[in-house]
Amino acid sequence: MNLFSIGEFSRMSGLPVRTLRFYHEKGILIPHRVEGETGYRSYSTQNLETAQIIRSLRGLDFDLETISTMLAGKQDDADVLEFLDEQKVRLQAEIEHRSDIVHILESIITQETEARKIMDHHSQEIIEKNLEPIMVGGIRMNGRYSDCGKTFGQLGRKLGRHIGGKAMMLFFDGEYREDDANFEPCMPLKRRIEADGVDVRELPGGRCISLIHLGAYDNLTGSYSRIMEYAKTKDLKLATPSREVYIKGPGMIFKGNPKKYRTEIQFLIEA
Amino acid sequence: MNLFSIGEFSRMSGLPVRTLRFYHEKGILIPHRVEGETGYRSYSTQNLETAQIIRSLRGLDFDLETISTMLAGKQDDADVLEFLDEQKVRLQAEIEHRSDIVHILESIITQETEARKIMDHHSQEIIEKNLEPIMVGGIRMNGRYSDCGKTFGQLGRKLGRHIGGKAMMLFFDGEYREDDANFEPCMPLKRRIEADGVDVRELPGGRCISLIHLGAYDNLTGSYSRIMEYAKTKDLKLATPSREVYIKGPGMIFKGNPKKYRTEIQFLIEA
DNA sequence: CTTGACCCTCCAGTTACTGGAGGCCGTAGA
DNA sequence: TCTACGGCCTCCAGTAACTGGAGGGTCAAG
Repeated sequence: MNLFSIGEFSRMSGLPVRTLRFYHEKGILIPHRVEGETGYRSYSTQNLETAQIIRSLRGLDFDLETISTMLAGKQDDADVLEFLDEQKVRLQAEIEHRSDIVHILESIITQETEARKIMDHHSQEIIEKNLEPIMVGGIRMNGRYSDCGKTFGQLGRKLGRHIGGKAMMLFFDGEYREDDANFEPCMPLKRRIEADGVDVRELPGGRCISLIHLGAYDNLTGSYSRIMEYAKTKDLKLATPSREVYIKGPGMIFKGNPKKYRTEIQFLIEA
Repeated sequence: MNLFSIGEFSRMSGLPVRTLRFYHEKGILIPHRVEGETGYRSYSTQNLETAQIIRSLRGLDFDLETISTMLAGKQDDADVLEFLDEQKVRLQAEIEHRSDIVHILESIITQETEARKIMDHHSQEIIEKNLEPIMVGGIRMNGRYSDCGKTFGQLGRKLGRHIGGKAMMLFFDGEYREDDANFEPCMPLKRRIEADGVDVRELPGGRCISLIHLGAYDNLTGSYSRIMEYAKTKDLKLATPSREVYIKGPGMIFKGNPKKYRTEIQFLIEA
């Protein structure tokens, strides 16, 4: 039987010398012989086989402890099927976790890049335009507007990757209410889906008047009165619910600067 | 301005006290004030905002160093788009790495579970049966049979997830050759694909004689002569190439026990 | 005898925490 | 007044799988 120095064995096995010493210390790959005097390690071809097994298993992302138990008394792939299966499940869970994050990242990225396009919009002109019908999922609620945050959070979690546009809010009150307003946070959807607790439906399209409000939400009322006035002079009848589209608002991570917020107010015109 | 003790702040922010102290030490979340005398930390609502940002970013799997730089001078999601994109790319790479491993694990698992079905097969009877045509990818080579290992490795890497069955070998020599045999390691494919350096084609089906050889490859010759003899007595003409199907051989991880190997030898019968 | 390659052990650092020991501070109850 | 208790503090150690360096011994060739 021929033996190899740690350097030779490193070249044969493809494992760094450091790692071989570490594996020795961990008891996972014990050299055939250790010189009592000098402490020099000698490796056998038997060791080489084990080293290759360890390498394959590390390549499959097994941790050393699991590899230890797999090496103990197992000599056939069929003997370790449960380990392989467990590992597969673990990796699949990790994949899912990561792809959830990737979805969130993608939605933030598209949200912000789209918002960026409109950021140089500085006019606060009222315009008339056509709205397309749009599929949304929403949760109707009563109370204070400021409570909408959690509801948007819920929507985000329940609708996840199906979300296909910017957050919106529907206002069912004809007038401004502070404490017991009736409104519905909602998110546009790519297509009709089922989600419990969420009302999924298509909002009608049609002729509407729209105004992009610049800045914080505190002074939205000013923009509303401008719309009302406009409607009055033009003798237009405004439909309920009205809509706010949050083109650029507090981000998913940072709150951002309220002066940079952009909110589109939309009122459908009754025929 | 009201300040909070570390315990209160922990409850508000959802971060463990331990972690808050750690973030302080790392300089990533510095308490509003630290009592010089007692060392007690006091947190502000400003701190709470930062804590929530850190939590979101940790939830997106950013490391603390990156979070530090993101916190420094950035106040809007739009300011960190490059970071988000980088993170997305990183996660997608990790996902790909893991799904590659999952594919390998799946192939080992199906390979071994299928082999297990045939493991109780102990007869070495010659049978006649029909073979279906089968799509394979192979790399033809000359030399020693023992060199096939690397070639199978290549096939595994190039065909990857398209592999749809057990490894096979085709033998183009009418007779046994030691040193300059002409043979082709190949893998069944789920469907026709392109892969450079690999010859992808359909092997013909038809009537064949088959024998499952038990044990190590050294004594395959015995099984071959039995087939030859059988063909002679039945007056059958055997076609080239002949095939070996490695039902159970050395595993992807462990070499396994050669006594348990199962190899099917197939000869198509010429019409 | 020196040079240089190769080998050894021991210690430290990586990430983002978690856990424990040992001790200070302030208050409430016996 | 003593003690128990909760909350806070610092310092040290451990996690996984290595990687890197310091400081020093071994071996063969020139």
